[in-house]
Amino acid sequence: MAAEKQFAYDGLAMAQVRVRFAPSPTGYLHVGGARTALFNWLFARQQGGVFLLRIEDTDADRSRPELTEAVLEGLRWLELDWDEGPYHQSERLPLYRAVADRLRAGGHAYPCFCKPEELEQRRQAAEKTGKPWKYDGRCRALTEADIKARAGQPHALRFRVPEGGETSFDDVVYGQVSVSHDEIEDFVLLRSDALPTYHLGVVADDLDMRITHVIRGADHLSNTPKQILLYRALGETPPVFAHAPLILGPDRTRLSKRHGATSVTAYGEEGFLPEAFRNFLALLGWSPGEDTELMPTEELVRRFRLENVGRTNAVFDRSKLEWFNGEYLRTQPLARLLSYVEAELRRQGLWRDEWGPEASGRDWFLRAVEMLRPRVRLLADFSQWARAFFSDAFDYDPEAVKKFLRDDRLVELLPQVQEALAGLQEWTHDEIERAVRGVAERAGVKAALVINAARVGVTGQAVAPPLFTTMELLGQKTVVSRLQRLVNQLPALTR
RNA sequence: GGCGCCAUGGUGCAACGGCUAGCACGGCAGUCUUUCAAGCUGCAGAUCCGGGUUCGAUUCCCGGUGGCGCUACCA
Repeated sequence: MAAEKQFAYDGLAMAQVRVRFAPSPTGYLHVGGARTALFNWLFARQQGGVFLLRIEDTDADRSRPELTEAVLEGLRWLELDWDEGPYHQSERLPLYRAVADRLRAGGHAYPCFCKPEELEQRRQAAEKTGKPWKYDGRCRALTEADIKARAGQPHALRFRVPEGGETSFDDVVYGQVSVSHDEIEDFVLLRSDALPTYHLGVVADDLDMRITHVIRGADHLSNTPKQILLYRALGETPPVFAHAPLILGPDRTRLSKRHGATSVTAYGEEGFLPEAFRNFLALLGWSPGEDTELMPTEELVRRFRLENVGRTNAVFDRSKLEWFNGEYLRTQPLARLLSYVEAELRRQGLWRDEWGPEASGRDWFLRAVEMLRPRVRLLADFSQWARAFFSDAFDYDPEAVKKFLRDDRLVELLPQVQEALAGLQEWTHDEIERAVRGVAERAGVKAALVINAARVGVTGQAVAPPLFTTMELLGQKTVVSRLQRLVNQLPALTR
């Protein structure tokens, strides 16, 4: 917090916090980006600050609008709303050129006429001799006359890194980080097509947008000194930096397609709740400092501290994410959960209007969801595992068949169960139980035998909510006809 | 290769230099039950290695090892 106070902007005693999420449009919002966005968002919301979005699309082939749209979609799914933007760097080119001019005027930048191919050659030559390559500064010493003479020739603009010494900064997460100037080459600011490179773009924009805190992935840690150098050369005060550790796949390498779902939107499609996802993501690299883990978003906002962000890379553990999701599925206010379930059923074409808010079957729908939710981990479970609750068109799970339908006695027993249930005058839990258990008793078999078999017949699954409650909910007609169906198919199923 | 950063059970996180290193996920076992992926109970499992500093290091320092990142006219 001390660090937060020492930077005042535009003469304000206490500047308003302004943070940004600045993805390059890759066509999707991946988990790492999502976590960065979340940290920025949490911090902004907590500080009453501004969270803005900036698209870093100075690279020509990244400026296709649909690539950006996919990133925005990910943010929307995560429900991370932004206050400004999205700004597009591709639309702010004059700013970068102006900043480049300032640098050039101050003697901090110089034109470089080396051709990329030549550089590549010199680099390879150097590497062959085992020497670490760094731009050799060939154009550094060009005089104004040299430059004038070559005017019109294609050239890049390079930053003049001070000779000797080092640059260090105080990262909120990583502490003091220093890099010797010997390690930093005269990097390119403007490419020969006059488009800015990343370093010039971020610094110019963060300055122009009055960003107070740069919260981003640790992959930018090593590059930060270059940016500090730029701030200094411009005579500007750098923002506060806070780098968050990287998120890795289960094999401890960078998260990629290999590791399954790479876009957060894909997690949405799989049936994860945004709030559960946020909770899980927040705990990847951050901890409230004690053992609490389940925290609704408001609490995350309240407790988030940049100084409690850790420094070690974290592995994305899907099974824990699933646990979080199950936890939220179970504890979510029912009304809210219903709309998620409705969306899921609609996606799968299982939705019926009679279950709608004011409709006649609403109460039934509510009971079904309430009954199902203790054993669900993904929204998709409602349409897959629990499909039989919402549709007559379901298959018998082969495992369930193997486990509960093998017994020969069922050929005799199931028709009896069906008959007993068909004859019931009152369709209540207790009456159903009496009827089913009665069949087992008269046959001298354990009740579990018929119960388990009937469960498969009625739900298609080995696992489902308690059978008699399930039957009561589904209704006599449905249950009886499903048992009839099972009786018919039994020989074929168990053959 | 050079530079930077990091290092607590399989995974995510805790532990003013001081109890038998805590919690959660996962695993295993038991229990409840009509099924369990729900509940409850229990068990196994970690301070990377080596030196220092200290009465005492998970914690501080140095070295090693390992991992990750950066090293582009990508971002």
